[in-house]
Amino acid sequence: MAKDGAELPEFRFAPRLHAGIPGVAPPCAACSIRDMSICGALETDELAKLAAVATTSNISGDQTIFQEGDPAEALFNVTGGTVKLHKLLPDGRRQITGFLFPGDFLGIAAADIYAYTAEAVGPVKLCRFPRGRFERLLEDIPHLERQLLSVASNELAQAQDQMLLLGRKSAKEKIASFLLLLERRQVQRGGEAAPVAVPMSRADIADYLGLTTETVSRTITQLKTVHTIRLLAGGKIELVDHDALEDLAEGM
Amino acid sequence: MAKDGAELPEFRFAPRLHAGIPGVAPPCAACSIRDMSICGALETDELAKLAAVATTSNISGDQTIFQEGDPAEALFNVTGGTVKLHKLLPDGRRQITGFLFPGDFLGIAAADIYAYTAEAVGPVKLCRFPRGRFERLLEDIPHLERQLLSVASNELAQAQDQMLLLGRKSAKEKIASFLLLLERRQVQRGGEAAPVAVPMSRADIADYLGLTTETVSRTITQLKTVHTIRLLAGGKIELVDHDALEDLAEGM
DNA sequence: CGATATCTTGAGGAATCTCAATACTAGTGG
DNA sequence: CCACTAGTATTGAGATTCCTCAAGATATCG
Repeated sequence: MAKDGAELPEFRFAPRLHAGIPGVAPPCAACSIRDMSICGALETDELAKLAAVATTSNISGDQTIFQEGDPAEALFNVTGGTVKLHKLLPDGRRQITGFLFPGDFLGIAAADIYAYTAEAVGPVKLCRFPRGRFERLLEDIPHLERQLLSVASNELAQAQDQMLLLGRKSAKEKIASFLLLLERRQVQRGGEAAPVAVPMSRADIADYLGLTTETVSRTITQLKTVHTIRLLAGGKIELVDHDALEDLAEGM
Repeated sequence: MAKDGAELPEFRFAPRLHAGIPGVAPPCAACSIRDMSICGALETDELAKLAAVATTSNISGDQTIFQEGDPAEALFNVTGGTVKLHKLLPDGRRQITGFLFPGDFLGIAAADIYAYTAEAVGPVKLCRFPRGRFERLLEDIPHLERQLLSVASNELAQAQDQMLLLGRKSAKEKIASFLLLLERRQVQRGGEAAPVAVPMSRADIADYLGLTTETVSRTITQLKTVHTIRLLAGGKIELVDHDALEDLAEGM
Protein backbone atom coordinates (compact mmCIF):
# COMPACT_ATOMS: atom_id res chain seq x y z
CA MET A 1 0.00 0.00 0.00
CA ALA A 2 0.99 3.64 -0.29
CA LYS A 3 4.11 3.53 1.71
CA ASP A 4 6.37 6.11 0.21
CA GLY A 5 4.25 7.67 -2.43
CA ALA A 6 2.53 9.27 0.56
CA GLU A 7 1.67 12.88 0.04
CA LEU A 8 2.09 15.86 2.27
CA PRO A 9 -0.93 17.87 1.32
CA GLU A 10 -0.11 20.52 3.87
CA PHE A 11 2.89 21.52 1.87
CA ARG A 12 1.53 21.33 -1.61
CA PHE A 13 0.24 24.83 -1.51
CA ALA A 14 1.95 28.09 -0.93
CA PRO A 15 2.12 29.33 2.64
CA ARG A 16 -1.18 30.86 3.66
CA LEU A 17 -2.52 33.90 5.36
CA HIS A 18 0.01 34.69 8.02
CA ALA A 19 2.96 34.28 5.74
CA GLY A 20 4.77 37.32 6.98
CA ILE A 21 4.31 37.89 10.66
CA PRO A 22 6.68 40.67 11.68
CA GLY A 23 9.36 39.65 14.10
CA VAL A 24 8.82 35.93 13.67
CA ALA A 25 11.53 34.07 11.89
CA PRO A 26 10.79 31.40 9.37
CA PRO A 27 10.01 28.61 9.38
CA CYS A 28 7.21 29.43 11.84
CA ALA A 29 6.03 32.42 9.89
CA ALA A 30 5.33 30.24 6.89
CA CYS A 31 4.11 27.22 8.82
CA SER A 32 0.85 26.10 7.35
CA ILE A 33 -0.21 24.01 10.31
CA ARG A 34 0.63 26.54 12.97
CA ASP A 35 -2.97 27.24 13.85
CA MET A 36 -3.57 23.58 14.55
CA SER A 37 -0.57 23.19 16.81
CA ILE A 38 0.51 24.49 20.20
CA CYS A 39 2.02 27.42 18.34
CA GLY A 40 -1.40 28.60 17.27
CA ALA A 41 -2.32 30.09 20.61
CA LEU A 42 0.88 32.05 21.11
CA GLU A 43 1.32 35.79 20.82
CA THR A 44 3.64 37.12 18.15
CA ASP A 45 6.49 37.74 20.56
CA GLU A 46 6.03 34.36 22.20
CA LEU A 47 6.11 32.69 18.84
CA ALA A 48 9.33 34.50 18.05
CA LYS A 49 10.93 33.07 21.17
CA LEU A 50 9.77 29.60 20.31
CA ALA A 51 10.94 29.97 16.73
CA ALA A 52 14.37 30.91 18.00
CA VAL A 53 14.94 27.48 19.50
CA ALA A 54 13.27 25.44 16.77
CA THR A 55 14.85 23.56 13.90
CA THR A 56 13.09 21.66 11.18
CA SER A 57 13.87 18.26 9.78
CA ASN A 58 12.67 15.89 7.12
CA ILE A 59 12.75 12.17 7.59
CA SER A 60 11.51 9.38 5.44
CA GLY A 61 9.62 6.16 5.67
CA ASP A 62 10.14 3.89 8.67
CA GLN A 63 12.99 6.00 10.00
CA THR A 64 13.12 6.28 13.76
CA ILE A 65 12.68 9.69 15.36
CA PHE A 66 13.63 8.42 18.80
CA GLN A 67 13.55 5.14 20.64
CA GLU A 68 12.02 3.93 23.85
CA GLY A 69 14.74 4.34 26.45
CA ASP A 70 16.64 7.10 24.68
CA PRO A 71 17.34 10.23 26.72
CA ALA A 72 14.45 12.61 26.06
CA GLU A 73 16.47 15.35 24.45
CA ALA A 74 13.84 17.06 22.39
CA LEU A 75 10.19 17.71 21.78
CA PHE A 76 8.62 17.90 18.36
CA ASN A 77 5.77 19.24 16.40
CA VAL A 78 4.66 17.13 13.46
CA THR A 79 4.31 19.49 10.50
CA GLY A 80 3.82 16.93 7.74
CA GLY A 81 3.22 13.23 7.26
CA THR A 82 2.26 10.58 9.79
CA VAL A 83 4.16 9.37 12.85
CA LYS A 84 3.53 6.21 14.83
CA LEU A 85 4.39 5.67 18.49
CA HIS A 86 4.94 2.20 19.84
CA LYS A 87 6.08 0.11 22.76
CA LEU A 88 7.61 -3.35 22.55
CA LEU A 89 7.64 -6.45 24.69
CA PRO A 90 10.96 -8.30 24.89
CA ASP A 91 9.72 -11.00 22.52
CA GLY A 92 8.83 -8.49 19.84
CA ARG A 93 5.12 -8.08 20.39
CA ARG A 94 4.33 -4.51 19.60
CA GLN A 95 1.63 -2.07 20.58
CA ILE A 96 1.23 1.15 18.65
CA THR A 97 -0.07 3.65 21.18
CA GLY A 98 -0.88 6.40 18.74
CA PHE A 99 -0.62 7.88 15.29
CA LEU A 100 0.33 11.53 14.97
CA PHE A 101 -0.62 13.86 12.15
CA PRO A 102 0.34 17.41 11.20
CA GLY A 103 -0.26 19.72 14.13
CA ASP A 104 0.29 17.04 16.75
CA PHE A 105 2.82 17.54 19.47
CA LEU A 106 5.29 14.84 20.37
CA GLY A 107 7.54 14.20 23.32
CA ILE A 108 5.69 15.21 26.45
CA ALA A 109 7.42 12.92 28.92
CA ALA A 110 7.29 12.54 32.64
CA ALA A 111 10.76 11.02 32.90
CA ASP A 112 13.95 12.06 31.21
CA ILE A 113 13.90 9.10 28.88
CA TYR A 114 11.29 8.44 26.22
CA ALA A 115 8.71 5.84 27.21
CA TYR A 116 8.05 4.81 23.63
CA THR A 117 9.54 4.76 20.16
CA ALA A 118 8.49 7.27 17.50
CA GLU A 119 8.79 6.25 13.89
CA ALA A 120 7.85 7.82 10.57
CA VAL A 121 5.09 6.36 8.43
CA GLY A 122 6.23 7.59 5.05
CA PRO A 123 7.99 10.95 4.72
CA VAL A 124 7.58 13.22 7.74
CA LYS A 125 8.36 16.84 8.48
CA LEU A 126 9.16 17.82 12.02
CA CYS A 127 9.81 20.91 14.04
CA ARG A 128 12.30 20.14 16.79
CA PHE A 129 12.71 21.85 20.17
CA PRO A 130 15.67 20.91 22.36
CA ARG A 131 14.30 19.96 25.73
CA GLY A 132 16.45 22.21 27.88
CA ARG A 133 15.70 25.34 25.94
CA PHE A 134 12.07 24.41 25.62
CA GLU A 135 11.71 24.03 29.36
CA ARG A 136 13.33 27.38 29.95
CA LEU A 137 10.77 28.86 27.59
CA LEU A 138 8.00 27.50 29.77
CA GLU A 139 8.96 30.02 32.45
CA ASP A 140 8.88 32.76 29.88
CA ILE A 141 5.73 31.91 28.01
CA PRO A 142 2.79 31.33 30.29
CA HIS A 143 0.57 30.37 27.37
CA LEU A 144 2.88 27.55 26.46
CA GLU A 145 2.50 25.61 29.65
CA ARG A 146 -1.25 25.94 29.41
CA GLN A 147 -1.10 24.65 25.86
CA LEU A 148 0.97 21.67 26.90
CA LEU A 149 -1.47 20.81 29.64
CA SER A 150 -4.27 20.98 27.15
CA VAL A 151 -2.38 18.74 24.73
CA ALA A 152 -1.70 16.26 27.50
CA SER A 153 -5.34 16.27 28.62
CA ASN A 154 -6.50 15.59 25.11
CA GLU A 155 -4.06 12.73 24.69
CA LEU A 156 -5.24 11.33 27.97
CA ALA A 157 -8.84 11.35 26.82
CA GLN A 158 -7.81 9.68 23.57
CA ALA A 159 -5.83 7.09 25.49
CA GLN A 160 -8.89 6.24 27.55
CA ASP A 161 -10.97 5.76 24.44
CA GLN A 162 -8.27 3.50 23.11
CA MET A 163 -8.28 1.45 26.31
CA LEU A 164 -12.01 0.91 25.91
CA LEU A 165 -11.40 -0.16 22.34
CA LEU A 166 -8.55 -2.51 23.18
CA GLY A 167 -10.19 -4.07 26.19
CA ARG A 168 -13.79 -4.38 25.13
CA LYS A 169 -14.43 -4.06 21.41
CA SER A 170 -14.60 -6.81 18.80
CA ALA A 171 -12.41 -6.81 15.70
CA LYS A 172 -15.19 -5.33 13.59
CA GLU A 173 -15.90 -2.63 16.13
CA LYS A 174 -12.20 -1.83 16.34
CA ILE A 175 -11.83 -1.39 12.59
CA ALA A 176 -14.95 0.77 12.40
CA SER A 177 -13.70 2.94 15.24
CA PHE A 178 -10.33 3.25 13.58
CA LEU A 179 -11.68 4.36 10.22
CA LEU A 180 -13.86 6.97 11.90
CA LEU A 181 -10.88 8.18 13.90
CA LEU A 182 -8.82 8.62 10.75
CA GLU A 183 -11.67 10.51 9.16
CA ARG A 184 -12.11 12.77 12.16
CA ARG A 185 -8.42 13.57 12.31
CA GLN A 186 -8.36 14.26 8.60
CA VAL A 187 -11.22 16.74 8.85
CA GLN A 188 -9.71 18.27 11.96
CA ARG A 189 -6.56 19.20 10.12
CA GLY A 190 -8.53 20.78 7.34
CA GLY A 191 -8.77 17.96 4.83
CA GLU A 192 -11.70 16.58 2.93
CA ALA A 193 -13.90 14.14 4.81
CA ALA A 194 -13.91 11.61 1.99
CA PRO A 195 -12.21 9.49 1.06
CA VAL A 196 -10.15 8.65 4.13
CA ALA A 197 -6.40 8.37 3.58
CA VAL A 198 -4.88 5.33 5.25
CA PRO A 199 -1.14 5.83 5.08
CA MET A 200 -0.18 3.02 7.46
CA SER A 201 0.23 -0.67 6.70
CA ARG A 202 -2.12 -3.44 7.79
CA ALA A 203 0.55 -4.50 10.26
CA ASP A 204 0.56 -1.04 11.81
CA ILE A 205 -3.21 -1.02 12.03
CA ALA A 206 -3.11 -4.44 13.66
CA ASP A 207 -0.57 -3.33 16.23
CA TYR A 208 -2.65 -0.27 16.98
CA LEU A 209 -5.88 -2.23 17.47
CA GLY A 210 -4.47 -5.25 19.25
CA LEU A 211 -5.18 -7.61 16.34
CA THR A 212 -3.17 -9.51 13.72
CA THR A 213 -2.69 -8.35 10.14
CA GLU A 214 -4.80 -11.26 8.97
CA THR A 215 -7.72 -10.28 11.15
CA VAL A 216 -7.45 -6.66 10.03
CA SER A 217 -7.46 -7.77 6.43
CA ARG A 218 -10.37 -10.15 6.86
CA THR A 219 -12.41 -7.59 8.74
CA ILE A 220 -11.82 -4.90 6.13
CA THR A 221 -12.81 -7.39 3.44
CA GLN A 222 -15.95 -8.15 5.39
CA LEU A 223 -16.91 -4.47 5.64
CA LYS A 224 -16.19 -4.11 1.96
CA THR A 225 -18.37 -7.11 1.09
CA VAL A 226 -21.42 -5.65 2.84
CA HIS A 227 -20.76 -2.28 1.14
CA THR A 228 -20.07 -0.40 4.32
CA ILE A 229 -16.74 0.77 2.94
CA ARG A 230 -15.02 0.78 -0.43
CA LEU A 231 -11.29 0.42 -1.06
CA LEU A 232 -9.88 2.97 -3.48
CA ALA A 233 -6.53 3.38 -5.16
CA GLY A 234 -3.61 4.73 -3.16
CA GLY A 235 -4.74 3.12 0.07
CA LYS A 236 -7.72 5.41 0.43
CA ILE A 237 -10.99 4.15 1.83
CA GLU A 238 -14.44 5.54 1.24
CA LEU A 239 -16.85 5.28 4.15
CA VAL A 240 -19.93 4.40 2.14
CA ASP A 241 -22.32 3.67 4.99
CA HIS A 242 -21.18 6.12 7.60
CA ASP A 243 -24.05 5.47 9.99
CA ALA A 244 -23.45 1.75 9.95
CA LEU A 245 -19.81 2.39 10.84
CA GLU A 246 -20.75 4.65 13.72
CA ASP A 247 -23.16 2.11 15.11
CA LEU A 248 -20.52 -0.57 14.78
CA ALA A 249 -17.92 1.60 16.48
CA GLU A 250 -20.15 2.07 19.49
CA GLY A 251 -20.98 -1.62 19.63
CA MET A 252 -24.61 -1.38 18.61
CA MET B 1 -13.77 -10.37 48.81
CA ALA B 2 -12.90 -7.38 50.93
CA LYS B 3 -15.41 -4.98 49.57
CA ASP B 4 -16.41 -2.78 52.39
CA GLY B 5 -14.24 -3.95 55.17
CA ALA B 6 -11.61 -2.07 53.21
CA GLU B 7 -9.24 -0.19 55.39
CA LEU B 8 -7.92 3.32 55.12
CA PRO B 9 -4.47 2.81 56.54
CA GLU B 10 -3.55 6.39 55.89
CA PHE B 11 -6.01 7.48 58.49
CA ARG B 12 -5.45 4.90 61.15
CA PHE B 13 -2.67 6.84 62.69
CA ALA B 14 -2.54 10.30 64.09
CA PRO B 15 -1.58 13.06 61.68
CA ARG B 16 2.14 13.10 61.12
CA LEU B 17 5.02 15.49 61.05
CA HIS B 18 3.63 18.63 59.49
CA ALA B 19 0.58 18.72 61.66
CA GLY B 20 0.70 22.41 62.28
CA ILE B 21 1.92 24.45 59.35
CA PRO B 22 1.38 28.10 60.21
CA GLY B 23 -1.03 29.91 57.97
CA VAL B 24 -2.47 26.77 56.42
CA ALA B 25 -5.97 25.88 57.39
CA PRO B 26 -6.96 22.34 58.13
CA PRO B 27 -7.63 19.94 56.62
CA CYS B 28 -4.48 20.44 54.52
CA ALA B 29 -2.27 21.05 57.52
CA ALA B 30 -3.11 17.66 58.89
CA CYS B 31 -3.26 15.86 55.56
CA SER B 32 -1.18 12.74 55.80
CA ILE B 33 -0.85 12.20 52.08
CA ARG B 34 -0.01 15.76 51.18
CA ASP B 35 3.57 15.00 50.27
CA MET B 36 2.42 12.41 47.76
CA SER B 37 -0.06 14.69 46.04
CA ILE B 38 0.08 17.82 43.94
CA CYS B 39 -0.06 19.73 47.20
CA GLY B 40 3.32 18.43 48.23
CA ALA B 41 5.29 20.73 45.97
CA LEU B 42 3.53 23.91 46.96
CA GLU B 43 4.90 26.68 49.14
CA THR B 44 3.16 27.42 52.41
CA ASP B 45 1.33 30.44 51.05
CA GLU B 46 0.32 28.60 47.91
CA LEU B 47 -1.00 25.74 49.96
CA ALA B 48 -3.02 28.20 51.98
CA LYS B 49 -4.66 29.50 48.81
CA LEU B 50 -5.44 26.01 47.67
CA ALA B 51 -6.78 25.05 51.07
CA ALA B 52 -9.13 28.03 50.93
CA VAL B 53 -11.07 26.55 48.02
CA ALA B 54 -10.97 22.92 49.10
CA THR B 55 -13.64 20.91 50.87
CA THR B 56 -13.39 17.33 52.02
CA SER B 57 -15.89 14.54 51.65
CA ASN B 58 -16.33 10.93 52.59
CA ILE B 59 -18.14 8.52 50.38
CA SER B 60 -18.68 4.83 50.65
CA GLY B 61 -18.56 1.69 48.61
CA ASP B 62 -19.70 1.79 44.99
CA GLN B 63 -20.98 5.34 45.27
CA THR B 64 -20.45 7.46 42.21
CA ILE B 65 -18.22 10.51 42.46
CA PHE B 66 -19.18 11.76 39.02
CA GLN B 67 -20.44 10.25 35.81
CA GLU B 68 -19.26 10.24 32.23
CA GLY B 69 -21.06 13.12 30.57
CA ASP B 70 -21.62 15.16 33.72
CA PRO B 71 -20.43 18.76 33.61
CA ALA B 72 -16.89 18.79 34.95
CA GLU B 73 -17.54 20.94 37.98
CA ALA B 74 -14.72 19.90 40.22
CA LEU B 75 -11.33 18.31 40.56
CA PHE B 76 -10.36 16.02 43.37
CA ASN B 77 -7.50 14.66 45.33
CA VAL B 78 -7.95 11.15 46.67
CA THR B 79 -6.91 11.21 50.31
CA GLY B 80 -8.08 7.77 51.36
CA GLY B 81 -9.41 4.56 49.84
CA THR B 82 -9.51 3.44 46.22
CA VAL B 83 -11.32 4.98 43.27
CA LYS B 84 -12.03 3.37 39.92
CA LEU B 85 -12.54 5.19 36.63
CA HIS B 86 -14.50 3.60 33.84
CA LYS B 87 -16.10 4.06 30.46
CA LEU B 88 -19.10 2.18 29.15
CA LEU B 89 -20.33 1.01 25.77
CA PRO B 90 -24.07 1.35 25.14
CA ASP B 91 -24.63 -2.37 25.69
CA GLY B 92 -23.01 -2.29 29.09
CA ARG B 93 -19.53 -3.50 28.31
CA ARG B 94 -17.23 -1.68 30.67
CA GLN B 95 -13.58 -0.73 30.64
CA ILE B 96 -11.95 0.46 33.82
CA THR B 97 -9.28 2.91 32.71
CA GLY B 98 -7.59 3.30 36.04
CA PHE B 99 -7.56 2.81 39.77
CA LEU B 100 -6.68 5.77 41.98
CA PHE B 101 -5.13 5.62 45.41
CA PRO B 102 -4.39 8.16 48.13
CA GLY B 103 -2.34 10.99 46.67
CA ASP B 104 -3.75 10.61 43.17
CA PHE B 105 -5.34 13.52 41.42
CA LEU B 106 -8.66 13.21 39.67
CA GLY B 107 -10.52 15.26 37.14
CA ILE B 108 -8.00 16.67 34.69
CA ALA B 109 -10.26 17.06 31.68
CA ALA B 110 -9.83 18.54 28.26
CA ALA B 111 -13.52 19.23 27.79
CA ASP B 112 -16.03 20.68 30.21
CA ILE B 113 -17.71 17.37 30.72
CA TYR B 114 -16.15 14.33 32.32
CA ALA B 115 -15.02 11.69 29.83
CA TYR B 116 -15.43 8.86 32.31
CA THR B 117 -17.21 7.82 35.47
CA ALA B 118 -15.47 7.82 38.83
CA GLU B 119 -16.70 5.44 41.49
CA ALA B 120 -15.57 4.50 44.97
CA VAL B 121 -14.16 1.05 45.70
CA GLY B 122 -15.02 0.82 49.36
CA PRO B 123 -14.99 3.92 51.56
CA VAL B 124 -13.13 6.87 50.02
CA LYS B 125 -11.95 10.23 51.29
CA LEU B 126 -11.70 13.08 48.84
CA CYS B 127 -10.51 16.62 48.73
CA ARG B 128 -12.68 18.63 46.35
CA PHE B 129 -11.75 21.73 44.34
CA PRO B 130 -14.47 23.55 42.40
CA ARG B 131 -13.26 23.89 38.85
CA GLY B 132 -13.76 27.61 38.42
CA ARG B 133 -11.87 28.55 41.54
CA PHE B 134 -9.22 25.99 40.84
CA GLU B 135 -8.57 27.38 37.40
CA ARG B 136 -8.29 30.87 38.77
CA LEU B 137 -5.70 29.54 41.17
CA LEU B 138 -3.64 28.31 38.25
CA GLU B 139 -2.90 31.92 37.34
CA ASP B 140 -1.87 32.60 40.89
CA ILE B 141 0.19 29.54 41.65
CA PRO B 142 2.76 28.85 38.99
CA HIS B 143 3.83 25.66 40.70
CA LEU B 144 0.36 24.28 40.41
CA GLU B 145 0.20 24.24 36.65
CA ARG B 146 3.58 22.57 36.52
CA GLN B 147 2.33 19.95 38.93
CA LEU B 148 -0.74 19.30 36.85
CA LEU B 149 1.33 18.86 33.74
CA SER B 150 3.51 16.42 35.57
CA VAL B 151 0.46 14.51 36.80
CA ALA B 152 -0.94 14.40 33.29
CA SER B 153 2.37 13.21 31.83
CA ASN B 154 2.56 10.43 34.35
CA GLU B 155 -0.97 9.33 33.64
CA LEU B 156 -0.19 9.36 29.97
CA ALA B 157 2.79 7.08 30.46
CA GLN B 158 0.64 4.76 32.57
CA ALA B 159 -2.05 4.78 29.91
CA GLN B 160 0.48 3.71 27.30
CA ASP B 161 1.63 0.83 29.46
CA GLN B 162 -1.97 -0.18 29.86
CA MET B 163 -2.53 -0.10 26.10
CA LEU B 164 0.40 -2.47 25.67
CA LEU B 165 -1.13 -4.70 28.29
CA LEU B 166 -4.62 -4.64 26.80
CA GLY B 167 -3.53 -5.08 23.23
CA ARG B 168 -0.71 -7.54 23.48
CA LYS B 169 -0.51 -9.45 26.75
CA SER B 170 -2.04 -12.82 27.60
CA ALA B 171 -4.35 -13.30 30.57
CA LYS B 172 -1.51 -14.60 32.72
CA GLU B 173 0.73 -11.71 31.77
CA LYS B 174 -2.06 -9.25 32.49
CA ILE B 175 -2.66 -10.62 35.98
CA ALA B 176 1.05 -10.64 36.78
CA SER B 177 1.40 -7.05 35.57
CA PHE B 178 -1.61 -6.03 37.62
CA LEU B 179 -0.35 -7.52 40.86
CA LEU B 180 3.02 -5.85 40.39
CA LEU B 181 1.29 -2.56 39.68
CA LEU B 182 -0.70 -2.80 42.89
CA GLU B 183 2.46 -3.57 44.79
CA ARG B 184 4.33 -0.66 43.26
CA ARG B 185 1.54 1.77 44.03
CA GLN B 186 1.32 0.46 47.57
CA VAL B 187 5.02 1.02 48.17
CA GLN B 188 4.85 4.38 46.46
CA ARG B 189 2.34 5.66 48.96
CA GLY B 190 4.42 4.49 51.85
CA GLY B 191 2.96 1.09 52.57
CA GLU B 192 4.59 -2.25 53.12
CA ALA B 193 5.57 -4.15 49.99
CA ALA B 194 4.00 -7.38 51.17
CA PRO B 195 1.38 -8.57 51.16
CA VAL B 196 -0.42 -6.67 48.40
CA ALA B 197 -3.87 -5.35 49.27
CA VAL B 198 -6.43 -6.02 46.54
CA PRO B 199 -9.45 -3.94 47.47
CA MET B 200 -11.32 -4.35 44.18
CA SER B 201 -13.55 -7.22 43.07
CA ARG B 202 -12.70 -9.82 40.45
CA ALA B 203 -15.21 -8.11 38.18
CA ASP B 204 -13.34 -4.82 38.54
CA ILE B 205 -10.03 -6.50 37.84
CA ALA B 206 -11.55 -8.14 34.77
CA ASP B 207 -12.88 -4.85 33.47
CA TYR B 208 -9.50 -3.25 34.04
CA LEU B 209 -7.58 -5.97 32.21
CA GLY B 210 -10.01 -6.62 29.38
CA LEU B 211 -10.93 -10.10 30.63
CA THR B 212 -13.92 -11.81 32.25
CA THR B 213 -14.23 -12.50 35.97
CA GLU B 214 -13.96 -16.21 35.24
CA THR B 215 -10.67 -15.82 33.44
CA VAL B 216 -9.32 -13.60 36.22
CA SER B 217 -10.33 -16.19 38.79
CA ARG B 218 -8.89 -19.10 36.82
CA THR B 219 -5.63 -17.29 36.18
CA ILE B 220 -5.20 -16.34 39.82
CA THR B 221 -5.90 -19.94 40.78
CA GLN B 222 -3.29 -21.05 38.29
CA LEU B 223 -0.65 -18.70 39.73
CA LYS B 224 -1.59 -19.91 43.19
CA THR B 225 -1.26 -23.57 42.16
CA VAL B 226 2.31 -23.10 40.94
CA HIS B 227 3.14 -21.18 44.13
CA THR B 228 3.88 -17.90 42.39
CA ILE B 229 1.37 -16.14 44.65
CA ARG B 230 -0.56 -16.96 47.79
CA LEU B 231 -4.05 -15.77 48.68
CA LEU B 232 -4.35 -14.41 52.20
CA ALA B 233 -7.29 -13.34 54.33
CA GLY B 234 -8.92 -9.98 53.67
CA GLY B 235 -8.29 -10.08 49.95
CA LYS B 236 -4.56 -9.68 50.35
CA ILE B 237 -2.15 -11.48 48.07
CA GLU B 238 1.44 -12.41 48.78
CA LEU B 239 3.78 -12.32 45.80
CA VAL B 240 5.77 -15.42 46.67
CA ASP B 241 7.86 -15.70 43.54
CA HIS B 242 8.40 -12.09 42.66
CA ASP B 243 10.90 -12.76 39.90
CA ALA B 244 8.58 -15.19 38.17
CA LEU B 245 5.84 -12.56 38.23
CA GLU B 246 8.12 -9.94 36.73
CA ASP B 247 9.18 -12.27 33.96
CA LEU B 248 5.56 -13.10 33.29
CA ALA B 249 4.56 -9.45 33.27
CA GLU B 250 7.14 -8.70 30.60
CA GLY B 251 6.10 -11.69 28.57
CA MET B 252 9.22 -13.78 29.04
C1' DC C 1 -26.49 -18.44 61.60
C1' DG C 2 -28.74 -17.72 57.38
C1' DA C 3 -29.05 -14.76 53.09
C1' DT C 4 -26.81 -12.74 49.41
C1' DA C 5 -23.15 -11.48 46.79
C1' DT C 6 -18.79 -12.90 45.21
C1' DC C 7 -15.65 -16.23 43.81
C1' DT C 8 -14.31 -20.63 41.86
C1' DT C 9 -14.69 -24.48 38.84
C1' DG C 10 -16.41 -27.06 34.76
C1' DA C 11 -17.82 -27.95 29.90
C1' DG C 12 -18.55 -26.38 25.50
C1' DG C 13 -18.31 -22.74 21.98
C1' DA C 14 -16.71 -18.66 19.51
C1' DA C 15 -13.51 -15.21 18.13
C1' DT C 16 -9.16 -14.53 17.02
C1' DC C 17 -4.51 -16.30 16.16
C1' DT C 18 -1.09 -19.19 13.76
C1' DC C 19 0.76 -21.21 9.92
C1' DA C 20 0.67 -21.56 5.03
C1' DA C 21 -0.35 -20.50 0.36
C1' DT C 22 -1.77 -17.30 -3.11
C1' DA C 23 -2.57 -12.70 -5.07
C1' DC C 24 -1.54 -8.07 -5.43
C1' DT C 25 1.24 -3.78 -5.97
C1' DA C 26 4.96 -0.82 -6.74
C1' DG C 27 9.23 -0.10 -7.98
C1' DT C 28 13.51 -2.10 -10.91
C1' DG C 29 16.04 -3.27 -14.55
C1' DG C 30 16.30 -5.33 -18.96
C1' DC D 1 7.36 -1.09 -22.23
C1' DC D 2 7.16 -5.23 -19.97
C1' DA D 3 8.71 -8.91 -17.04
C1' DC D 4 10.75 -9.44 -12.49
C1' DT D 5 11.30 -8.97 -7.62
C1' DA D 6 10.25 -7.89 -2.97
C1' DG D 7 7.19 -6.41 -0.02
C1' DT D 8 2.41 -6.30 1.34
C1' DA D 9 -2.24 -7.88 1.38
C1' DT D 10 -5.65 -11.44 1.08
C1' DT D 11 -7.56 -15.92 1.76
C1' DG D 12 -7.82 -20.61 3.81
C1' DA D 13 -7.63 -24.31 7.40
C1' DG D 14 -6.74 -25.68 11.81
C1' DA D 15 -5.28 -24.53 16.66
C1' DT D 16 -5.78 -21.90 20.83
C1' DT D 17 -7.08 -18.70 24.03
C1' DC D 18 -10.55 -16.76 26.16
C1' DC D 19 -15.58 -16.32 26.60
C1' DT D 20 -20.27 -18.00 27.73
C1' DC D 21 -23.35 -20.43 30.35
C1' DA D 22 -24.12 -23.05 34.39
C1' DA D 23 -23.39 -25.00 38.85
C1' DG D 24 -21.22 -25.21 43.24
C1' DA D 25 -18.21 -23.15 46.99
C1' DT D 26 -16.93 -19.43 49.93
C1' DA D 27 -17.18 -15.20 52.22
C1' DT D 28 -19.49 -11.26 54.28
C1' DC D 29 -23.01 -8.99 56.84
C1' DG D 30 -27.00 -8.36 59.19
